[in-house]
Amino acid sequence: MTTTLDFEQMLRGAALRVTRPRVAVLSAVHALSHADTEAIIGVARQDLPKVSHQAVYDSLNALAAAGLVRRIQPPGSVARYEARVGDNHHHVVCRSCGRIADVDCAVGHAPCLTASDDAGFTIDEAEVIYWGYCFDCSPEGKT
Amino acid sequence: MTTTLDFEQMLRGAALRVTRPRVAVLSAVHALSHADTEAIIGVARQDLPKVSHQAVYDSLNALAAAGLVRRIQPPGSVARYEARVGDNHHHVVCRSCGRIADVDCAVGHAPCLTASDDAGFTIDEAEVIYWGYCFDCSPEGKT
DNA sequence: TCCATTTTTTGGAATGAGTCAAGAATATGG
DNA sequence: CCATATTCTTGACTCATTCCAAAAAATGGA
Ligand SMILES: [Mn+2]
Ligand SMILES: [Mn+2]
Ligand SMILES: [Zn+2]
Ligand SMILES: [Zn+2]
Repeated sequence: MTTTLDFEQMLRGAALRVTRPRVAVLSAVHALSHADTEAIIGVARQDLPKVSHQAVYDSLNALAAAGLVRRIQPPGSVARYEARVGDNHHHVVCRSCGRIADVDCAVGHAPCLTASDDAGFTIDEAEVIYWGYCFDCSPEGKT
Repeated sequence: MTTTLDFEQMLRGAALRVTRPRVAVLSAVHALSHADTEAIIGVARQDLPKVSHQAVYDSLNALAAAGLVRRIQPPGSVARYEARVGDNHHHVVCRSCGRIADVDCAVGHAPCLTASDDAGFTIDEAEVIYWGYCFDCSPEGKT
């Protein structure tokens, strides 16, 4: 398990000031999986009851910009954050309940796909979202 | 070019009632490319000056649900709509100016990618968004 | 063509994720 | 411990989108 000291070191390693909101937010993102801001606020407030929602938004932006957390924004969902960074993995989203699961990337680094015609763009990332139904929501799962 | 009658037939073919807002919105989506709702309202009001924004939202939802238009929601952008449907094509988005261009799908039908591990989901679509910089925003383009 | 029924549109209010801004608090390096 | 820059708090605010109830329009049949 990761300790407060580890999170402080991660922040210093990213040249970010170590503040209690940032430690609490980074810890919350590590404790959760693909959580939205509201859930992160809730968990962060277990450690730091009075932290403002604005401080959480600011922290998440700083952490995401520094690459300590990853922000994903599946269409139709609010922003979500995860601690698994740097492996260019993808996601599968349930059309019914919104559940999100990780899908490993066969390549492991970006961009993992090449566009047939790049329309003059310089492409540095290929983001893949798989859509479907989770086990509970699929016809078979719904016994 | 596509005429009003064609749009009416498209609506009937999709079992949708033919209303002036829907015809105007469908026509506007055909006239534009990856347009957001505001732009569509503007063009629809050239034909139908008093159409409410709510009618446009409702029409877009009905058209998208019927498969007559496609809704794309790149992270960080409002919803956008296009008339090119059914070919499972993808998009490249400029990180700097938000410009969107089409990228043909080599497969042409969904799902065009297979997940290494589907986490128990029944996957029916793989949505790909290529991220990068358009010619104007790329270092080379910015002479 | 007129009616009855159902669906859609209107006009306005509400929602909610996220941002802005000014002053108070805090982290950091010396 | 101080000076300074950064961050946090508080509260207002934005803006895309949705909700709602009453009015209007589309449709299929008489
Ligand atoms: Mn993930
Ligand atoms: Mn397109
Ligand atoms: Zn599900
Ligand atoms: Zn650009």
